[in-house]
Amino acid sequence: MSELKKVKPALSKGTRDFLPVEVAKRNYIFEIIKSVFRKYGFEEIETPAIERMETLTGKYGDEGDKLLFKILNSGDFLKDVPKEDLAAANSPAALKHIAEKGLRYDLTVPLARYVVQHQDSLAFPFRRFHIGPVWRADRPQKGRYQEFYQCDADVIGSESLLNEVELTMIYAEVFKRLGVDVIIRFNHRKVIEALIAVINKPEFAEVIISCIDKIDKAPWEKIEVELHEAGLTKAETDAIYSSIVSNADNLWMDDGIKTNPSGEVAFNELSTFLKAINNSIPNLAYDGRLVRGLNYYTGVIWEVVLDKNSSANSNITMGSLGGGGRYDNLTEMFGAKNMSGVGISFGIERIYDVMEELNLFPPTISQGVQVLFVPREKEMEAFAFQQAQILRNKGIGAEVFLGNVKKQKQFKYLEDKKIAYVVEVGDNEQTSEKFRLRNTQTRDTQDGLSIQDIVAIMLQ
RNA sequence: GUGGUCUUAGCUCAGUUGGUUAGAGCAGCGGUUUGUGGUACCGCAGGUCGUGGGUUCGACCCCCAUAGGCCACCCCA
Repeated sequence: MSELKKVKPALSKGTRDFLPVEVAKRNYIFEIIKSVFRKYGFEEIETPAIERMETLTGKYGDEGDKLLFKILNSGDFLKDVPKEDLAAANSPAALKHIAEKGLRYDLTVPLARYVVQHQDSLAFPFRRFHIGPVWRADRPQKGRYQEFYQCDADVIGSESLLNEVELTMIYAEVFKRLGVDVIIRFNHRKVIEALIAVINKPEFAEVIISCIDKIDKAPWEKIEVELHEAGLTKAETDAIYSSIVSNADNLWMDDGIKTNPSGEVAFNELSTFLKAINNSIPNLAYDGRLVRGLNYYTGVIWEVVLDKNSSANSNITMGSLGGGGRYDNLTEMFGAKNMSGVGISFGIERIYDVMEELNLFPPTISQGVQVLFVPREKEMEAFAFQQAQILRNKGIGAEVFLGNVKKQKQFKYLEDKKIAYVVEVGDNEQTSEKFRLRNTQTRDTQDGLSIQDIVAIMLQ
């Protein structure tokens, strides 16, 4: 042991440890989300952190492939690399020989693989939710990590728009229960398709979508420049501006778009969607500027943002707290027939930050026990332990402080762990079996209690 | 991937134009006091100043490289 080199304790870039109190708060969020998911019939699944590179590559574009974490093959990993690739230091060509596995980049591609692979044992329409870490070799920033959690719910194999309605209701209920005031923005991807068709520039679809996605963050003048540089004329950018930027709240009533075949589909679907919701969700708002950057969406799309009109949120800037949409081609990449899917995602890292900022976590969130017994001397530990055991047998969380008997240490422990009650055990207590119960917060004390009295008080 | 900025004890930070043994608070450890307490006081320990080079008689301080944090892009959650 003494020969082990001592190293500074440090985390790998872009990763975090969680303190007990942080885990408790994260679990609080997870539990609320899970309970709502379950109420709507979604079942939890798990998939491995590790997937075959074959499964992962080519699904996220060139940028995405670069951000995949690769796992070096075991053993002599250079053995199978062609000599010419090694000699030329051709990393991309050598990659498939040295890394057959990688860490999952999101939960959606694993879902597609999962659904195709387990078609025979799943009940369709398949409603699942999945909460777990994913990994991206991105450059870290505040709120952006190399390891972070995603929290998704999807319905696979049903085209009914009532799925969209239910998912919207899930969003509304979760954020209401968390106490975060949000606006659920929605749009339809075919509105954008119609717009692109109207200005007749299908080859620019990607850049147009990407630019509309930036409207919230950058001034229109800057976006216009980017569109011009991509090759669009002034007339075309003007058309985009008049339809989308200046008319975002009722774009879907725009005649040009509405009479286009794609626009007509969007209009009909959104009408059905809104009719089913029947004004039951007050914080739902149409926004024609919403497109979602990901290119696999084909139908209704959502994004959840803080409600700027809520006084609580006035001092906070935060990107979207969730997003989702319908996609038609999820399973195609794995050679299965197309199954339509629709899903939502909660940005739990951001939700955590917002709730921390707004002080929305309940004070009772601590996972600590209710009662701490502090032995006055080492000799009383065994007796204190017996008392704690009596509480535990009644289902009451109790702990005996088994460290240093110095009271500074004992009371510091009590405060650090935010334990509600303290009972000191000294000679008097041991002989009389009567205790003083002290409330840590109010410092109220009750004297002469038997252990059964304490049980009764705790169970009130 | 591009650019900017920062890094001194476990944590938060001082540290004079480059000059002898790099400091404080908190946290940790030990002690004194206190039978009803969470206090106060005393002491101890903890640092190759992110890492590796360079300039200099001499570097926490200047230069270069590199790692990590943060910020703005790209992209995204």
